[in-house]
Amino acid sequence: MAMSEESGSAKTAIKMIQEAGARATAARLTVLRILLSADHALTHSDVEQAASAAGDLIERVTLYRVLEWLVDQGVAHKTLGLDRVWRFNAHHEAISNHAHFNCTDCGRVYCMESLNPVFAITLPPHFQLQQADVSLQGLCPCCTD
Amino acid sequence: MAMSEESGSAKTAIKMIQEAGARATAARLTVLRILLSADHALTHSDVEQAASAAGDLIERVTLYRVLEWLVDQGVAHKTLGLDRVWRFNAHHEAISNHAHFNCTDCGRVYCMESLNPVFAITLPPHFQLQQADVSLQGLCPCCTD
DNA sequence: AGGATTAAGCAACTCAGTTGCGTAAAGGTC
DNA sequence: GACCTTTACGCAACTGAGTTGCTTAATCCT
Ligand SMILES: [Mn+2]
Ligand SMILES: [Mn+2]
Ligand SMILES: [Zn+2]
Ligand SMILES: [Zn+2]
Repeated sequence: MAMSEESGSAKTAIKMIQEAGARATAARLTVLRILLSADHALTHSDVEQAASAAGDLIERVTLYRVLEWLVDQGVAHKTLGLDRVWRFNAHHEAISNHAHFNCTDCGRVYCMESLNPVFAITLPPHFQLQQADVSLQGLCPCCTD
Repeated sequence: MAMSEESGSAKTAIKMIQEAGARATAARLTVLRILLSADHALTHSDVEQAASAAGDLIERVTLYRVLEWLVDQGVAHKTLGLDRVWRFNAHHEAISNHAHFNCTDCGRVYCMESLNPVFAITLPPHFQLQQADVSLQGLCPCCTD
């Protein structure tokens, strides 16, 4: 049986969605594929542009809902950039705690998947810690001279 | 010479602004005093409410500009909450690197001044690190049962 | 006092993200 | 396959934080 023109990540995208026990709609597949093939976290409008560039235009609100849905399903996750814009990322592997790198020049956000800094913290009384995130700032490979 | 009805932080607020070599306007003093007397970081509207509660109402845009100005002067600093809203904080002491604690229940943000977690990070090639921030999530004293 | 500089006030705007609601597209049942 | 139920999409209108431009009012300086 011949493989369709969609190879690699395509199959994975469908699987990831079906494993969530939900409908693999065109919008969800398109968005997840875009996220999976990106090397950095994408904004709503990054995804919108990527989709329409590929001929799959997705309605604004649908896109917002799909992105949020992917996060709820645990298939993607989001981070807030310093420009107050959410950026989304999907991983082939299970998502573990990791740091995010914000480029101060181009604004791109990268997930540093293998980077899970550990540190000891002692909070003042009556604070209950649930989670700790590390956010890094600097220049990304695109913006290094 | 009798002390005016403004004690403690009032004097400090004036000093802090004058040391920046700028005009100590009513709006700046009011805002800085409010920030100095808060035990957590305040949003624009937190400050607006606090000011008008004290009878000093400040125009929306002026408030935005004053807050930004205080940050530029190094007198205050701001952090982005998970609700995409900036929160401002002023310190009597010089501002050093510190972690921020976000309450997942009430949304308040606290500066953990004495908490400066250190950790080792090795970035992928061509990433140039400039700064690292730690953001903590959990329940604050107000929200702990 | 008089002119230059800086801040405040106001209105209109931007932009990411939401909400409500009607319509279309699956899924499931017989 | 027709029929009904559930879920997703599409569109329009809305929200709310933060900005911009421009005019008026305070300060500062000589
Ligand atoms: Mn990530
Ligand atoms: Mn702080
Ligand atoms: Zn960059
Ligand atoms: Zn709280």
